[in-house]
Amino acid sequence: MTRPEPAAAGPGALPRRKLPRSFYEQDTLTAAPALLGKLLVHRVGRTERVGRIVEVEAYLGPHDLAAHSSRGRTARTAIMFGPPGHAYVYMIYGLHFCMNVVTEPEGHAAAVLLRALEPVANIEGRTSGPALLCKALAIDKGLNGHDLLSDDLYIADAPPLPPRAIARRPRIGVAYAGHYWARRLLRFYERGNLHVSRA
DNA sequence: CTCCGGATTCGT
DNA sequence: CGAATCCGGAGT
Repeated sequence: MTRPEPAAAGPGALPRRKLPRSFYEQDTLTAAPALLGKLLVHRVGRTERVGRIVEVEAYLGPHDLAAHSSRGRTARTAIMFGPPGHAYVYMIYGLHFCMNVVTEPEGHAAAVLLRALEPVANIEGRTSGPALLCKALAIDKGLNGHDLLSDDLYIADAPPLPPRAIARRPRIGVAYAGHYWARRLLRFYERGNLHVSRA
């Protein structure tokens, strides 16, 4: 047949194709659910760790009181104000890292937090939870600001999930942002997926 | 400079 | 439910 078939890949596997810059430049409310099902790839040397994104949260911009950018442009949040398609990685509670992808045109400080992955290749340990995900894929602050159109850290395309397969819930751990922003349905996950951090 | 608390996780 | 453990952001 004409379609290339990766030898070690399972049935239905598709060739890996990086998401283009235009994907990240989209409206965050569009990009966040569209990231579900896509493949996060981190390559270190010959080891390529891959996970399928199954849970995300949208952080809309400085007006979103749960977003780090709501405190304004600082050394830490500068990446969020920068061009789309870059990784925003920060340390949390002094011991963990969380990874976001920067969305929307430069100057609009929005991002999507990656909360859970389904293991695909070379994954050790759990991937359900934003910090566990980073640990399993060896993602730390050294990757803050990294271009997601690079060859060692990127997201590969995959067919979008049908709308009915996507659940919308309030974000986790943002009660400090007040009722409005804490209650908004900005967490998206694949319904029924066992790797989601919290149903 | 000091102080407070966090987009978490794990063990009790 | 509290500890772990560091740093960003705010206030003095």
